[in-house]
Amino acid sequence: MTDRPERPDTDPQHPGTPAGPDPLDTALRLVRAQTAAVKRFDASLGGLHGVSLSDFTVLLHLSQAPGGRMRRVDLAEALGLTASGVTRGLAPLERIGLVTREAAARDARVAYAALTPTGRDRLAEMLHTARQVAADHFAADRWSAEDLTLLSALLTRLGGTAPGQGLG
Amino acid sequence: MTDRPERPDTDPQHPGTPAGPDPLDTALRLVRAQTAAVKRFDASLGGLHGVSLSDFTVLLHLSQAPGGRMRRVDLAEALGLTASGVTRGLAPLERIGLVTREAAARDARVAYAALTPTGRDRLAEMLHTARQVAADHFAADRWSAEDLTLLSALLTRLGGTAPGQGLG
DNA sequence: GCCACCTCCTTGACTGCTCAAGTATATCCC
DNA sequence: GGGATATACTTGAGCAGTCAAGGAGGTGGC
Repeated sequence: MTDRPERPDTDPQHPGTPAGPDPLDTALRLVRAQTAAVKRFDASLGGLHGVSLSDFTVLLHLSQAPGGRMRRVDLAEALGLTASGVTRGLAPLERIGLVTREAAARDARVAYAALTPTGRDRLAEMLHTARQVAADHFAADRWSAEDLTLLSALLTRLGGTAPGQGLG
Repeated sequence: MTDRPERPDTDPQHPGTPAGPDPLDTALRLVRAQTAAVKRFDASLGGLHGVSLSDFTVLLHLSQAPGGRMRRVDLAEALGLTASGVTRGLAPLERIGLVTREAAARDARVAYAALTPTGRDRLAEMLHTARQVAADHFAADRWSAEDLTLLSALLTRLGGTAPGQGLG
């Protein structure tokens, strides 16, 4: 970034004429867009199933892992959280019986987080809701399949790792 | 979402073959991408200037408003926060002298949040840092101007309102 | 076998937001 | 002018995450 080509129309010292694509502006829009999206998911998932979007994301990741379980440290990595964030986030899900704690046979340090049968059932219902919210958010009359594919690709490039693949 | 055209390859009831663009997957990528971006901004802005990205965004919005000041309720609207979020977020900025509270002449209920001269100076420095972070995040070797314009447009369509225009 | 070091996980203290409730002021209608 | 209602803002309680510190268990060198 030290010697990137200076385009005259995005000169920081020259307010009022943002003719080119401004990376900072784009980043701020990203923040805004996510906030709005999260609110919608939280509202629907919370209202219908009593969970937040991040609860849902936890369950989704577990469901995609082999055996429906993951080491907590790997879950943290997958979710983009810290280990302590996972500990705190998992606690209520364990309390309501969607997830259990399982010890590892070969290493007493690790505790798996495992989806319970109830958890799997509830997740299926949540997934239905979440798909509807997402479909609604990217309403077909405003978003073509091409737009969506494009956005997804751009976000993937931006975001580092994927939210899990397959999603089925 | 009730009668959108059903594309067979994204049928929610048909797991395992996500051949089309999946809105839910895209939404989750959005969340991931934002989290990563926010962390980067927070790290740089915090390290160099002692403020968070949301502090910076507050200052930026104020600087773009006529007279460098806004009613707190309008600031909340612009930031996508609640009124109480603004109250809490502004408090530390007032403490360190970047923002002051100003009473409104015609309506004793409203309190403006106004950028101080110091605030404006410090913001200019932060803006420099923020632009670098953004430019770095959208590194030129991976992001063409077209990609950036496209992403910005897609996010704008998604996010409802803009983060402020002009950005200078 | 033991000591140093590393990994996995939890906990306490904090931040930054939320909602619900409360206060103060303005406005409308009679 | 005076009550009902609406608006602007603050405050208390709570939730979701962070970091820093610490406990418990595994691993490698000698």
